[in-house]
Amino acid sequence: MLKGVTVRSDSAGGRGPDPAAPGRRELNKVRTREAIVGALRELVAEVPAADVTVDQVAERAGVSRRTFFNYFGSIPAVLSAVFADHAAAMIARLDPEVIGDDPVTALRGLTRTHGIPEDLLGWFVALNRHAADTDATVLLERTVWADMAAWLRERLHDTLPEADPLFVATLASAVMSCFQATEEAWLKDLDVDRPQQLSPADVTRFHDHLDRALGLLADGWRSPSA
Amino acid sequence: MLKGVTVRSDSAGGRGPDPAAPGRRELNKVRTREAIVGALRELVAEVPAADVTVDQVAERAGVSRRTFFNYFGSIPAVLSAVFADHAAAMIARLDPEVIGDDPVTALRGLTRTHGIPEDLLGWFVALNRHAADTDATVLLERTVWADMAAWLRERLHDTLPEADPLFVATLASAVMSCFQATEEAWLKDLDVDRPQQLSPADVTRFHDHLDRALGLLADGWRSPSA
DNA sequence: GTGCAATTTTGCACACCGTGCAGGGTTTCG
DNA sequence: CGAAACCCTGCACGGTGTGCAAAATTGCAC
Repeated sequence: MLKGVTVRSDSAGGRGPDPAAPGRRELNKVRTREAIVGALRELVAEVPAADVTVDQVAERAGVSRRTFFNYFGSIPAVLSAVFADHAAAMIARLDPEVIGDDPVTALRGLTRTHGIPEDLLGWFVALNRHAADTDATVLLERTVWADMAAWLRERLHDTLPEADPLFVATLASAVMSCFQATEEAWLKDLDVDRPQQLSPADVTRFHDHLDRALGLLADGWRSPSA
Repeated sequence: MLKGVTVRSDSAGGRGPDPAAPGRRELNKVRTREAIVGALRELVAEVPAADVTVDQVAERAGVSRRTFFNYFGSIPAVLSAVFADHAAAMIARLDPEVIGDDPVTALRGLTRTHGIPEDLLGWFVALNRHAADTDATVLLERTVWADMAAWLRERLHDTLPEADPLFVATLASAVMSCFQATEEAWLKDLDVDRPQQLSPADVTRFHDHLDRALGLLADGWRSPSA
C-alpha cells in the first residue's frame, strides 16, 4: 500500500507552534478527498461520464472501494460536492442587503463581477467530451443540477430568513435551470472544434449566455420569444 | 426520459390497417401496466416509499421481476409515468393562443379552472405517509420532479416552437418547483392528522397553495418576502 | 520510546439494481 | 392449422450502496 515517506514529528525550524494546526489526520482526509475528485476528473476525460464506475475511481485514487463510499455516497455526489464548493465561494461574496432587495439581479451581478471559476467550465467540457452515451450522461447531470438547486435553496433560506419559502424554492430552481440551459447552449457552440484548453473567448461566451439567461428571469415571464 | 412501454409497438404483420381493434395483446399490456402501478400504490401506503423494492412490486403485480423492467426502467420511472399521465391530460386542455401570450398565467388558470386530479393528491399523501425515512424519500421525489420538469420542457417546446429554449427550460423548471413547494406546504398542514381519505377542503387547500406559488412567478421576482 | 485509545481504512458479505440473452408460451394472421 | 411475431420468464452478470468487524494509522500521555 505504498507506505512511503516515514515522517517523524517534524517541528521543522523554530516557527510558531501553530495552535490550530490541522494535524496529519485532517490533512490525510483532505488529501484522499482530492485524490478521489482528481481521479474522477481524469476518468471523465477518458471515457463517457456515465460509464465511469466507482471501482475505477477508487483504484485510480489509490483507495479501496469502501473508502470511496466513506467519502461520497455516489459518483453524482462527487460532482455535486465539487460544484457546491465553487458555488459556495461565489455565494460568499454576496451582499446580503443587495440580495434581499432584488435577488435575481444580485445573482446576475455576481457572475458578471466575479466570473465563473474556470475549473467548473472544465468539468462541463469533460463531462460532455464523450457524447456517445447521451441518455445516461444527461440523466447524470440532471441529478447534479437538482442537487445544486436544493443546495442553493438552503443557502438562500439562510441568507433570506424572512423570505417566503415558496419564493425561495422557485427562485433556486429557476436560477439553476438558467445554469443548466447555459451549459447546454455553451457546449453546443463549443461542439464544432472541442479544444483541450478553454480560450478566454470561451469563458466570455459562457458569461454572455448566463447573463442572458438570468436576464430572462429578471425581466419577467411575459416575453417567451427571443 | 420516461422510457415508456418499449415492449415493441404493434406493426401488425398483416397489411390491413385494422383501425380500432385493441387486440388481446394490447389489452394485456395495459392490464399488466396497471397492475404494476397499482401494486406500487399499495406498497407505498404500507412501507416507506424508498424501501419498496422492485421484487415486491413485481410479486404483488403478479409478474416476474424481469417483466417489471420491460415496462419501467425503475420505480421512480413508474411514478414519473403516472404523474406525466395526469399532467398530459391537463396540458391537453391548454389554449395555444393563451399560453403563447402569457405562459405562466395560462398554466395558472389551468389549475384553477380544471383542478388537480385527486388521484395525484392521493399519491402525494401515500408517498409521504411514512416520514421515517425522510432522506431517501425526498431524493426519490426529487428525481420525479426533475423528470417532470424535463417532460414539461418538451411539451412547452412543442407548444411554443418559437420560444427561446432558455426561456422554456427556465419556465418548465420554475413551474415544477412551484408544484414541488406546493406539495411540501400542503403535506405539512396535512401532517397533524393524516386522514385516509382526502376531504374537499384538502383539495381546495392544495389549489390555494398552488395558485399562490404560480402567482409568485407571474408577479415577478422582486418581492422575496411574504 | 512505548502503550493505549480514537479514528480511519479495508475486506467481506449481503441485498438490490438494471440489462443481455435464450428458451418457452401465447397471440395473430394468412 | 401452422408459421411468424410477440411477450413473459428465468438466468447470469456486473455494478451499487451499506453494515460489520478486523487491521492499520494517528493522537496523546506517560
